[in-house]
Amino acid sequence: MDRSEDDVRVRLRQAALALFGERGYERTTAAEIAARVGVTERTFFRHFPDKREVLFDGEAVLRTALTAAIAEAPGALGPLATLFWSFRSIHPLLENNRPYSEPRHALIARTPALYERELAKTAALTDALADALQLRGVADLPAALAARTGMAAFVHAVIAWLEDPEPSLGERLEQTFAETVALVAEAGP
Amino acid sequence: MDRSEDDVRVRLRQAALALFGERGYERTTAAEIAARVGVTERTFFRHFPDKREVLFDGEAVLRTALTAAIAEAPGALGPLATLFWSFRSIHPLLENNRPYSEPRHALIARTPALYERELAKTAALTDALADALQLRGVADLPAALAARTGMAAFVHAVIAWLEDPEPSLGERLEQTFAETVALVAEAGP
DNA sequence: CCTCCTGTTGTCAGTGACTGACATCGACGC
DNA sequence: GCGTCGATGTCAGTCACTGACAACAGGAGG
Repeated sequence: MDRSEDDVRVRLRQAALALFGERGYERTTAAEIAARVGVTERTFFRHFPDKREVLFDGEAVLRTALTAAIAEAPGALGPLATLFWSFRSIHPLLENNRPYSEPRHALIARTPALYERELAKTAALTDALADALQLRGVADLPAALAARTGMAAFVHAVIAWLEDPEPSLGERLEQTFAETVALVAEAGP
Repeated sequence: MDRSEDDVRVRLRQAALALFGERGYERTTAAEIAARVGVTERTFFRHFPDKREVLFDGEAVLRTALTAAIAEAPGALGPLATLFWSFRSIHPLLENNRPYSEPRHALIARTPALYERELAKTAALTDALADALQLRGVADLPAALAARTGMAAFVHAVIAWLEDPEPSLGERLEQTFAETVALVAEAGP
């Protein structure tokens, strides 16, 4: 209906983020988001399977970047070292994205329904990491365990960085990796 | 309406589990669950804030057991060792619960909406573990990281055991802890 | 230029998860 | 017997989603 049909999807995403920021997620309806873009509620749900998903469109980017990094990691590295290497290699991507991801994180953190969805995306990403490790020859269960352990560290670092940019993400990652190693070493014997 | 008002809540939970098992989660309505127990849909939603929650009533038990165990763990243990000790100490509780938790897990695993809620519960549990560690004097961020890392191992072991009882949960836990230590040691230097 | 095809959108009706407001009813203390 | 309180029923309403069908645009082929 409006000019520039270029990408209704993109405009829906922007409108949703704006409205969620203004009134909060719960108090904005899908119809309102659609109206701001000049389309129908029905059209909204043709572009996104549900109202939450409008905020999680970029997830695929991170997944492909990470699985690609895992595939390209030096062959000598073990499973967890591979993951650490991959997290390091994509951190510029996240740093550049901060202007978008930081307010988004604040919104998600204060909205239970969105937080649940975020956890689901993280779980899916964890599975993707495990699959990527298997492609490198790591066995089934060890790959899953390594993926879980690696993601624990990665998420810890990213969240700490989103809530306080003080140490850069790169530093946060290094420190978290080191801390993980120390933590587990002390629990070993 | 029916005899034995003893605990509508318990009967709702049982009816829900039965119906979900028969028809699947998506194709059973809250009204049907309520009807089977002889109450109104409205009553269902007075006992459970939403339809998913009916399956996650026992979560508090696990949380209290684990936080109590953390408080009682030997003082000399470091953060992660404390968690491992606590997981070990409650594994009989889970073993006894298997007849209930195994079909429940199967249902959750094949129902995205329920899987999301399970992840949220696990995240809440992780936070509780972090808090319990802080009560032992562990600092803020290290406690959070240890909780995430420990939960990664714990969840890995429990899920593997739920999907195949072959090695007992106790054995799964020991093996997972050892595997985690090995995994991280190799990624350290 | 007409036509057919395909992809995107609008329209409409319907289901089901929840919520607030208010009435009811039985147990219980007094 | 009476007032109170907690659990429940009733009813109306909102909102997330879905299926079915019509409308309409632009592009391909004649």
